[in-house]
Amino acid sequence: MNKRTTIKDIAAQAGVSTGTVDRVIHDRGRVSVEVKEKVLQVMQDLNFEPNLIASTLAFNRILTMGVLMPALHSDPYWDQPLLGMRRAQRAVKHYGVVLGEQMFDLFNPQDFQNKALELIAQKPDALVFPPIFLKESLLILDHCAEAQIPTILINTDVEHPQVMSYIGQDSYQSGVLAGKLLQFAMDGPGAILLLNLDKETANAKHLMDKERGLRHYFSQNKLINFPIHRQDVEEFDAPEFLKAQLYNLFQQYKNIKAVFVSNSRAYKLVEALEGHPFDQLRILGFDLIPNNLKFLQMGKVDFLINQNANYQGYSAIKNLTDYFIFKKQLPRVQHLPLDIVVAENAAYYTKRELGN
Amino acid sequence: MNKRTTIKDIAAQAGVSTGTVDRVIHDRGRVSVEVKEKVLQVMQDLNFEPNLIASTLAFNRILTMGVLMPALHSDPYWDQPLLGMRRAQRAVKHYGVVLGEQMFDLFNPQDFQNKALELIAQKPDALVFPPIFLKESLLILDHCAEAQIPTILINTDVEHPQVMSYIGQDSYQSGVLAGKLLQFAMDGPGAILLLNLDKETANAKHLMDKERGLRHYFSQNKLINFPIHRQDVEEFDAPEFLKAQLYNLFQQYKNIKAVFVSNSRAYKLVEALEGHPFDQLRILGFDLIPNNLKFLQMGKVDFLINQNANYQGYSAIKNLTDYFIFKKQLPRVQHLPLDIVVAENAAYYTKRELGN
DNA sequence: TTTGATTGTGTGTGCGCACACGCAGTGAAA
DNA sequence: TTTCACTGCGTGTGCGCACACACAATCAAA
Repeated sequence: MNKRTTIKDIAAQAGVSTGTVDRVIHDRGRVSVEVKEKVLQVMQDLNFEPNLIASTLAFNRILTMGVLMPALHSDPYWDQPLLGMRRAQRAVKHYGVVLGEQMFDLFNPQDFQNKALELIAQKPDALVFPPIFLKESLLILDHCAEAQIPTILINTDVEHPQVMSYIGQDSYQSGVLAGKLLQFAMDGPGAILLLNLDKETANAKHLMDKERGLRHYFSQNKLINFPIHRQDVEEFDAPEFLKAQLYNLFQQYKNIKAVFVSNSRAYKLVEALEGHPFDQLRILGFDLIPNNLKFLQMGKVDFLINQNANYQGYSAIKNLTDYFIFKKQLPRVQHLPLDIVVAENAAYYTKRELGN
Repeated sequence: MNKRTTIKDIAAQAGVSTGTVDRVIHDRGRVSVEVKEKVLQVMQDLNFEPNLIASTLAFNRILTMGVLMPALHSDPYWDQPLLGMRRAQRAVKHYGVVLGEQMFDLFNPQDFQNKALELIAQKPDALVFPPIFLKESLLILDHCAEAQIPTILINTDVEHPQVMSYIGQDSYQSGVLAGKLLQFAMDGPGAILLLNLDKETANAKHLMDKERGLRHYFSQNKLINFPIHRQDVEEFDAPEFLKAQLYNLFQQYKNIKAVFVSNSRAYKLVEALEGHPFDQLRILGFDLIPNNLKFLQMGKVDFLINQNANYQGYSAIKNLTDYFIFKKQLPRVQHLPLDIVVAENAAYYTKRELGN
């Protein structure tokens, strides 16, 4: 095997020293124009690719990636991206990548902001977070811009010049996909209940996008006998209350044949319906969290759309490593696959998604 | 940040030289028992993890991974694993990984064997291939055992002591999954046509596994009004012949409502039915090859099950790198996800699967 | 003209590890 | 006793690159 060309080869061929080649490569200046041209030419000719192994070894620097996430174990969904990030860190620790983690209270915008500023004060080389609270997130991004910290968003996208890359689902398209699946599952026309089990639903852009997608599917395909009734429930943690709400709805709209739960809380719906005769109800939810999977296997939930929460986190750290170590440019938007999960193919995704 | 412990630290702490530490780490002998114990103890205490970057740099060796695949462009399915391997090679080339490719004629067992032996004669550090021809594959594996070449199989598994790892689909389960999806799509009972568009179907274990899985789904769930009629067609490349066969079948079994095409050739079925009134026919096939995707978008194919052909190849090379560079143990069997692909979520998989 | 700052280039060291080599000590065979 | 193989250990070099430093040349300001 013909060994790879090194900066030494370049130097010899160009009639200069390796120091000069180094200066050209890193554009450190202090090189005459003619020599620079010459060196670049030789690099082209010899098809030079720097040895990244040697490079990182010599660089000998620790890359701290700031990570701002909801506190572990406060919500089954939000554990996954963080675990994914830690998994990625283990995979790339040889490059000197470490995580600087800050946890915040999932329901406290002020805490979110405070922890973010603490994190930025530590001057990490990059920052990753889900912009759960829009207003505060924009402020944080301003701070990042000032401190020159490249930032990756996960789960929800936000328009801001400082955002280097967004990694997450395409909410709108996941709604469209849900429409298709529900139609398949429903055996003919009927009403669909769109259930938002979340707080401040009105401010949650991704939930609205999903709704638009769902409605689009049926209108686009001229499926007129599939009315969609939307209901927001903020007290989703109160089973009795939720149950009462649901019974009202089923009274009001007699022909509801399916429920679309717009986030990872489909299991709350199933729990609220426990022991009652809604066997004919088709249920579609999101995300492979343990309770959802349980009901999927029991046949109480028909479909789960996997938003790859774990992989979102994994991907964020991997991408930053590529950016810093391998000098790769990152795409502004990286939509992850919307995996359709049924009982028969759940095992594979579970293994991947819950992969410690 | 407290820097990582190095062999120098170990040496100092144990009161020996780095050379001795090195000998202990690599078990090269020439170390007294007491010193060895001492060094191991210190390594434990200081929680030593070798710097793999420095290690690979100093190791300075080229790892050649022998790759035996069907000739490029002889079949759209078989291009994908090879492209995946090349993609992986690009990702890990910094570790000195190169591919030694050998192509064989997809329909010629003798050529398969010859090319394999050529490849082995070049003494690669590892070998990857799909055991398309069983008898010849066993022979090749014997040769690998003799030459001490660790081997990874993709696409189809074979029992042989020399097989280090199998990466591919779970054929049986993909049949089960297909049953579920067809039932969803069918709007009530009806017959299913199981179509094997392949040569030597009887020897293809994975096709038989799929059939077993499909039948299992319906019997398991006590769905008795879903008879399954199987038909093998070897001359799948002759559209007129295929069409005639199909018309016969539809005559014979009036109530066929869905077709299960057991491999990547669903598009051949659609082409044969072109322009004829089978709009009500539900079709499920495998793999994201361009023609299948085209018909999926047109609504002529309802489901594709993605067997992640590209990722199979990618994964094989990545795994071998992990094995050689990072000293990871590989699991004997790695089943990849069975992605359910419909028109509404195809884009993401296409991007990933056809990823050059 | 002298001084100082700036530019252009080469040399040297170190990143952490792998591996070759050297050298003293030991014990057995000649 | 000499020879020699072998054991147990230390030293030195190189992998390819990043970066600090040295030093001569140049040019402008005093």
